[in-house]
Amino acid sequence: MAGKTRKSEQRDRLLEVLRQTRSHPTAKWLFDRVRKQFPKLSLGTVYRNLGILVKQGLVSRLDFGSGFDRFEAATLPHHHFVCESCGQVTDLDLPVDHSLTQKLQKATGYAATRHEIRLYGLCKNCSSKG
Amino acid sequence: MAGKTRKSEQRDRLLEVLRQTRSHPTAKWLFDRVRKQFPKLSLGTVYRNLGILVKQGLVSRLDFGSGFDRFEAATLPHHHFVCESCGQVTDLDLPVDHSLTQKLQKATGYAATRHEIRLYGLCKNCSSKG
DNA sequence: GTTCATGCAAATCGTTTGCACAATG
DNA sequence: CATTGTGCAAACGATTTGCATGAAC
Repeated sequence: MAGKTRKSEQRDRLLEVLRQTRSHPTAKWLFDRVRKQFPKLSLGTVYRNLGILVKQGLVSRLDFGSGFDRFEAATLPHHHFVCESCGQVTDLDLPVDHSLTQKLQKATGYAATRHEIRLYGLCKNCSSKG
Repeated sequence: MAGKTRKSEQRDRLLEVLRQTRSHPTAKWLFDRVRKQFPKLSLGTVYRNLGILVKQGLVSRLDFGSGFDRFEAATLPHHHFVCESCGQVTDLDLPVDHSLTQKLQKATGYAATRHEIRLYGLCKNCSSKG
């Protein structure tokens, strides 16, 4: 039942690609990217491996409602900027104030373990297009 | 092309129900609820009307990745607590510091118009279940 | 050899859309 | 009457899953 996890070239490559990008890619983007090395790769395999990596804590599944999941290699906690026009997500180069979680916890009464700040607006590309 | 919006009993009722609940319901939940008054109501109508209400600014579409959209009647900006076990979303009774948007904007260089803080943890119900 | 991972295709599920008819203005 | 809204069912798209085969251990 426990299910041991075995080595997989595809999963290794998936994690590697995810660690090399900062664009919070979708499963489809990763599929197209990794497929270059594994021409027979299937989307099912990508999803299955992403699930495993998430369960292992090596990858985070992000949800910014554009209809599909986004993924990022687990790193230090950080905040995000979300473009309301194109949906692009960017990491904010902004320190995370961990004590804020405690403060919010006390102020609200909820047993929180972490918090995330999301900034919404238009990215440079979209705002230049009017 | 512009398309005028006409009166619709279904849409009125949808908004009314949405204004009476604080649970950030899904389209299906609203469908089941409103269906009691309109037995022939269809999910398509619910989605279409939710889209109209969102476009009118009367309703917000929320995205907390549990696979489906959630909706809430537009109110003053506020923050959310998200249970990482059951996915329940609760409004935080916490003032929104609007100047923080400006500060974040300056600190990050992004043209932000608003921000949202999300607290993550376990709700009382889930934490009591271990 | 036993069990997990893969590729493929079919299935699932939330959401969207085409169409004929009813309701609005 | 001109156009929008509705119900119904089919279509859609992201994700999941069943199955036979291949890889890991």
